[in-house]
Amino acid sequence: MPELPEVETVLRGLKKRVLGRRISRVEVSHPQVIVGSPDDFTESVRGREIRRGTRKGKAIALELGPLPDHRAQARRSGRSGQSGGDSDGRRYLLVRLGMTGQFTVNPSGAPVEPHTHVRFALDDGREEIRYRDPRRFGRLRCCTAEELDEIFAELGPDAPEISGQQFMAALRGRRGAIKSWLMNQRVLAGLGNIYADEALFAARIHPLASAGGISAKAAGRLMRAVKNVLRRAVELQGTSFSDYIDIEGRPGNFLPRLKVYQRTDEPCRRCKRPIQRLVIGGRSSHFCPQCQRVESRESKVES
DNA sequence: GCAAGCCTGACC
DNA sequence: GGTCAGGCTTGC
Repeated sequence: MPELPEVETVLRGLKKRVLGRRISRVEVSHPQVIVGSPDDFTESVRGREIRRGTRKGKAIALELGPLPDHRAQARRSGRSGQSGGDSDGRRYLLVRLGMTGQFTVNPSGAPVEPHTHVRFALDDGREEIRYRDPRRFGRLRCCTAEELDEIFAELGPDAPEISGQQFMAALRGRRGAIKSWLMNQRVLAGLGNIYADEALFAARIHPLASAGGISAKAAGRLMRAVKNVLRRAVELQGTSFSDYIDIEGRPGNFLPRLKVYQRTDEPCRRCKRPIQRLVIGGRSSHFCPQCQRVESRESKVES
């Protein structure tokens, strides 16, 4: 399941392999994974050079340079206006991997795996980027700088970057479960089910604890736990639970480090009591009932 | 039947 | 506006 560490790993791989290369051909074999018209998508992306790669939360944006002169004359009046947004002809290839989305770079002749929905030929066409997604929850779209800004503005701060103040302010007044809060991308971008469960275990907070009700102390622990678990998972190139692989087709190495996720009935690594499973906000949550308690007497974030 | 991210819509 | 349920999707 691609969450921030997996997405970061894919992005790093893409930066290594495709920056500076031109997308010479686009083939969409399953239009459902494209936001908007697949023909528009193909036309907008084809012929552009991949210039930069960025990320916010679980969303990847590849910056595409302007179309070559023969396809569209981008306005060139020197470099006066610096970031003219749309006017300089830049576009962004925005990617959300959803649940089972995979990006790989392959020789064009390599056998095409089932559920490969989009192929981007690079340069002379000897290699291509493939987007594969058995469950088709992922989405690709081509957008302008302005559209990308709007989409990124909907997301909360990228989890590794959030400040203590932002974290506290975002918790204030929230009545729902802390587990759901951690997974709310508008509040904090990057966590999914795996790392939300792991961070709560590390911070010793019960997943059902009310977000706005946790103490300042617990909130501090939680923020540190979130950043820690993400940093370690990035170092190990993510977690491969079912489908996740990186750009070279390699799985992540964080799986053996999981403390609670999908370990229902297995002994807690801290106290040996069995890990429990609970459905919160329609998602399964794994926690240790001994190590993770709803707080009793620490002071609240705000009252 | 369960897993999941993300979007939509219902409800307060 | 927050909060939650439902739907999408397919392999195990």
